[in-house]
Amino acid sequence: MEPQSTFRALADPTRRDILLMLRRKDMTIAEVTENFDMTRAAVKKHLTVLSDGGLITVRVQGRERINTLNTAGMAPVLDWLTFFDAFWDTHLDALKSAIEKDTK
Amino acid sequence: MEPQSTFRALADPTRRDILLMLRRKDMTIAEVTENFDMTRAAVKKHLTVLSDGGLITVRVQGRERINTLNTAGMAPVLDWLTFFDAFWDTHLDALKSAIEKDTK
DNA sequence: TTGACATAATACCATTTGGTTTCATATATA
DNA sequence: TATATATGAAACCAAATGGTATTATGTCAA
Repeated sequence: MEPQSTFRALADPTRRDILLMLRRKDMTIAEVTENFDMTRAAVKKHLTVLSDGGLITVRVQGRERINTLNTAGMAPVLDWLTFFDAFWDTHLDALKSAIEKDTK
Repeated sequence: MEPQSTFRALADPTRRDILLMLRRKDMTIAEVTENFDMTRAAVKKHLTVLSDGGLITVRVQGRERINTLNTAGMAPVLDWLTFFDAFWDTHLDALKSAIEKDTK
């Protein structure tokens, strides 16, 4: 996963809100849409960008698409921060380990 | 500083490259421009976005504008990550302390 | 003072982005 | 089977974005 798609996915406030919602539970497109004042089509586009950025995964269940948060998708951003300043290395390494453990 | 301007500033690859360059030394607009295949005006726009995002500061020195990396500008992003998953709290708190210490 | 230099400011342009509407398709369910 | 539900897909639109070129302004230096 190249970092650009992840940075881009995080740059929109609606998409960050979606990620926060998905922390609590997996949601269909319709469920996510209930929380916003926009059409299902618009929400679907945001979910596609989040998926491209590796921040969510989608599984098909009958006629529904269930969107799940992918915590590990944050890794590219953290990798960049690590490269950005070597001083943070030890701290960020600990953080990345925590994420990996969390998603197992 | 609201997080949106910082997330937005980080979303462009050219701007992230500029931040990496500024790690090594402060630079004028002309100096930054030397490293890219685009006009000074375009680079200036990127620097404005970075400044709006709190990621750089600019000081005037004669006819030059010297751009300096502001490490502490990453804080809003880290704050959001903290809020995103409470599980990371201890790790992120350590990281944020490190940044604050680094910028004193 | 007169250029040369570093930047500011503005107008302009093509592409991307975030949104809509409309129509098609697949799956539950009465 | 017939109908309602959940989503996919495509065309379209206005605004934002990343870039250019041009012109103006302030500062250094011969």
